[in-house]
Amino acid sequence: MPVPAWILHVDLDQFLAAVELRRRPELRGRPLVVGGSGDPTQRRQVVQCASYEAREHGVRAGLPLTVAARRCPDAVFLPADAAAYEAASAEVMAILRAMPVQVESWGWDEAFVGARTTDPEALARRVRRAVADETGLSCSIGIGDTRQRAKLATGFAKPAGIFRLDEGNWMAVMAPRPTEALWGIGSRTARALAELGLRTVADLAAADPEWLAARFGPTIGPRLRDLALGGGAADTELVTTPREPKSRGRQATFPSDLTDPTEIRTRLTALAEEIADEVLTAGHTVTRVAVTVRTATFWTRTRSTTLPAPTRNPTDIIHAAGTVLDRFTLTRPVRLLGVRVDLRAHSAENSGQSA
DNA sequence: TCTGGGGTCCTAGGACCC
DNA sequence: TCTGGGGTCCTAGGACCC
Repeated sequence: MPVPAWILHVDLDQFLAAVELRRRPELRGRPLVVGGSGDPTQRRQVVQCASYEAREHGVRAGLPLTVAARRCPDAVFLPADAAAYEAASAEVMAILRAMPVQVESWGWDEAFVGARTTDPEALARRVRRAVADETGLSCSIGIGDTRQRAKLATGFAKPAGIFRLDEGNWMAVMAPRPTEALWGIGSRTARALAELGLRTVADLAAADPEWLAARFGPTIGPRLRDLALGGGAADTELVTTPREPKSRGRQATFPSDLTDPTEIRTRLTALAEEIADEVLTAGHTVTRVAVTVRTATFWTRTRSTTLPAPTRNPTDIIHAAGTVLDRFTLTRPVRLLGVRVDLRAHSAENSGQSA
């Protein structure tokens, strides 16, 4: 009998706050809020991560910093330090990759780990111990026979625990829960499903895939049901090679709205210059340029253009961004501007890699 | 108490060509 | 004069996630 394949979802607990506490141990036990510039008097900045102590005061990710300061006046506010989190993330990923497992990194603070073992809990304990011993960081681990199950298991493992969701207990645990509990179903889709009478995971799992396809499209419809069943057959494959970026962007919400057309253009050009510099330095070729505008009323639109030819010339990118901006009729104050570029795929590199 | 930034994937409609 | 299909590219927008 073959050794069964398992997927572990490794999720670092309060990652940003934990990294800050690691280098500032004197702050341990105090409510800690990480986000934006770290200045809670600044408008239009939000919490990126709150420690457990801060969460007890109702502070959570996405909350405006000004509100967080009101709810938790004793909190320590720190600016987000992307370079530090990236480095800490790389430490953790290196520890995982040194183990006899497959690793698919999923952002800074998450990874899927694949392995054949008869005792996935023992493997999870080893992973937790290795990460804690070598980095001082705590993680929660979900175990599953699909990515969907492993990912959702983590929710039951938190904080700092281990939980398993597999074919045996998936329905018992998930059936009565709302469809929004699934990874990949947000509030909009949950509402659309509810309007069709599908409220729980059990409802969705029992739905006819063709009926779903007719309402949600040929790809998304059947996939929704797969999610409710705990993930389809393709949901067991891990991607261990680094993903090629498909696009990169820069956006900025201004502390106060822009009304002067010259300043709007200047700011847009600056964003285009930054992103052009970043992607060209990284060796990418740009095929398409998109501009996003959000006005004071939160009206948000993106317009884009395919370049006449793929380019590595920053002037082409900056000029294209300006041309796309010209297609907007800007009559209201501008709250946010963004520039995003699509990158040409490096097709030759992937040949012969299928397994 | 107004609501960040960085991404991916999918759908739909129109243009255009055969 | 009125009518087919199929296929591809481009653009806009929706939805979701970390």
